[in-house]
Amino acid sequence: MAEFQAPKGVPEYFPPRSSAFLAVREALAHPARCAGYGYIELPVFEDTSLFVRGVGESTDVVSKEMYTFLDRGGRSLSLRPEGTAGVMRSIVENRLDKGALPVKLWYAGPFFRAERPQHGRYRQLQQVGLEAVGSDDPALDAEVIAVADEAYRRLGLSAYRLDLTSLGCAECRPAYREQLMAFLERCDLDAATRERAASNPLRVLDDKRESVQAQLVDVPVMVDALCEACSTHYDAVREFLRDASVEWSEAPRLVRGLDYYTRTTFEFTHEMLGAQSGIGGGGRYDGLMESLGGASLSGIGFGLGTDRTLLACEAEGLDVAADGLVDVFVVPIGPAARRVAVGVATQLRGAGIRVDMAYGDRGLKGSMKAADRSGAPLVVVIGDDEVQSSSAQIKNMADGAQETVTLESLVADVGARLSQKGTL
RNA sequence: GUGGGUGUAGCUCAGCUGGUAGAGCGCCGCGUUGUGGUCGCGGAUGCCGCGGGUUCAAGUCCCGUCACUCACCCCA
Repeated sequence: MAEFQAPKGVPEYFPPRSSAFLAVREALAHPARCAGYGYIELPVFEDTSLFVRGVGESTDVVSKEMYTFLDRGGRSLSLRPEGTAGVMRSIVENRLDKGALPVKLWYAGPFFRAERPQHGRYRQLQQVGLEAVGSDDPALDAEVIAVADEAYRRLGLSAYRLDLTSLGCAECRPAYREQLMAFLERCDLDAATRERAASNPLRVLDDKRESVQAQLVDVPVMVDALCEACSTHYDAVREFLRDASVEWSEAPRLVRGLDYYTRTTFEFTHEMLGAQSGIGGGGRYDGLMESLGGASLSGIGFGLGTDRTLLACEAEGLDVAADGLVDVFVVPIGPAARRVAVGVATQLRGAGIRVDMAYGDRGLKGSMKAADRSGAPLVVVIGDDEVQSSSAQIKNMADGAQETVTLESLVADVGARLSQKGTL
């Protein structure tokens, strides 16, 4: 065992898998940029109270999964467990809400939850997310969902599903909540579940245990208790989703772990990931900004799990990072050639071509082996003969064909061959 | 936080009822003079997770510990 180990539950990505990680993150962010979302870079820690107020004191995320510490001034800070609260804070603090609405922002980076690690559940997790604040147009709900769906589709994923429901609003949810609590009162539940039913009854709905689900067959659901406004809103969202050709399943018992959600709520799950199947989710949060001291603006957003999406791609056998690391591999034979090779590699790199070369004195055979492993489609070979004649050999690794070109035209010749292959 | 499983070469793993370690892949080299991928030959690499105990003897049994892993809980 190595003397030092990464903290428990923290995934690390290094070659070759890190290429796939980057590709996934890029694929998740791309649709957001295509839809007019601007990038926001946020602190990874905030005042603890921001999360307590924003995410909700009764949530597991805040009550037992935060990394909280005191700074030297005695302030309580926490590593961010999710992204929305921080985005809201920044919008209010920087007066973004005074500008054009809706404010549309995307972000990416690490989040932290002190949970027991599991396949796809990490203490440092990567997410790509977005928020759209300042409009309750149901078309915006549909846009956010369609953007997430496009992100997964773009990667080639197919074994996933979208669950959708509406959680109502401050008008209709309290009454439903009463109704639900009354129903749960009559159920036979263990102490822990009973406690949850009292503090956050909705969360009992997605309890996985058979013993609990069996009692919930006739449980009242929120979608049947929506007020006029919420019902109209939800109908419109679904219509727009049809217009956007997004497929979903009605999930009246869908519950999310964060308290701020209202109205439209959704979750993407992948069927090949085991217990940690959620690959992304989000929803509307109409009262959040106001509760954080901002204007009374509604908002909607999502968070997509980068780690889990990568796992999903791997489970489906998708080759996300089809591209190799380099385009050209330079092989010098002998010390004189090495000096030429260093210059050649630098020139090629200056032209934007990705180049690696053979280091150490491993001989031509070994160098060619290294060239092969690098995955470069082209190899530039330089020996004493080439040094004498100021030339180089360009070898095409796919068919073994080799041609002599002058050093002056090398960069252009390599460029031409690469663009012919479509690698540039 | 609760329960189950596993920890042996870089990787995947084999080591039966205790006798001081193996395979495949990978890696390095060779198969003559300047060319990779196939094939053949050769080679290097292990505090058998860590600590303790039983024993003449422990990778193999017992206890502890750490790590990883699966599930619950929760969520991305």
